[in-house]
Amino acid sequence: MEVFMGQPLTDDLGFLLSRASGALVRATNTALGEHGLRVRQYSVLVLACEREDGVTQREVADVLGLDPSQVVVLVDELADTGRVERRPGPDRRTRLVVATPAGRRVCEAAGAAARAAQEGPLAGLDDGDRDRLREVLTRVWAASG
Amino acid sequence: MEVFMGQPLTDDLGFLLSRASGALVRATNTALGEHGLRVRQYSVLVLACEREDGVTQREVADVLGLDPSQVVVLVDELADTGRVERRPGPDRRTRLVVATPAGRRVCEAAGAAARAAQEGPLAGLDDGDRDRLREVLTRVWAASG
DNA sequence: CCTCCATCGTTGACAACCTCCACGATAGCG
DNA sequence: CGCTATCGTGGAGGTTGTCAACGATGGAGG
Repeated sequence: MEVFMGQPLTDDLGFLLSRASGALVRATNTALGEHGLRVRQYSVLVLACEREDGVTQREVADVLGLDPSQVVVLVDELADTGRVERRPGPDRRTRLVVATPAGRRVCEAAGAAARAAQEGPLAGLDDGDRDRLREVLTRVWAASG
Repeated sequence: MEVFMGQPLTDDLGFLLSRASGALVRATNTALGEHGLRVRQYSVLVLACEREDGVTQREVADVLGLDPSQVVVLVDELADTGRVERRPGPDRRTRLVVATPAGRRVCEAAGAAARAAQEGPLAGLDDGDRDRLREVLTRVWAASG
């Protein structure tokens, strides 16, 4: 009598996380497409916009959880379209990624589109749900460094 | 005076979701590697184990949020290693994916390894947190169909 | 019965993404 | 000075996501 004893897939937080994440990314990606961006590029751009004096690519990699070599390509693409520029940093090994005025405008517009697109999947969550979710996900990230 | 007005990246649920999801998937993947599986394959295998009489590939695609063409490859790999077999279904268009006894054993072992690996990232969450998280993520998925 | 349309699995192509390794340039320490 | 670490960069190889097409089958309606 061999019945299934394991944890059902829909109880697996890893699975639920990646499925929900996938849904959000898909929605966001189609919204960002109209602004010539994908989620990855958008994330880098936002990071560059947040810090008036630029971010090092290492920081970007750490915050986003990406391999540094990926960041190179993302910054290249953003720089090629004039949304960001690389400037020398105090440490001559690092190069600071700084958003251009055009980049900031794109970031605002794309951000609005992205937030609107996410309202579909997130429709069922009230402000309390969202705050709790943010807090929990931040803890998960902190515990996986 | 152009300061940054947008939503900080760390408040974006889509971003937090995909970052946390990435961390979980990475941890799970390295744990599953010792059992010759990746998360995708493991998910399909669990699904096949959950249903005694098999799953159609369409169901797999729907539950996992994948393109049907991806499911073909995943089932191929699981079948090649004898963990699953394809059986004809009542509807002659569909083919039922059924776990073999060997597949069930692997599923149990791999599942234990996966759950253990996830305890790293999820360490900070108590049972209440996890239940709420499951519930919220399920709602997100439901709202994005 | 036959036609038209939907569904399921499958294949192939292509873009995006992740992971790892190696390199040159620079920094910092002893 | 020499040793080691860090930052950005490039490249290889494998995995995943997306899309379009196809054959086979099923189902509804004339």
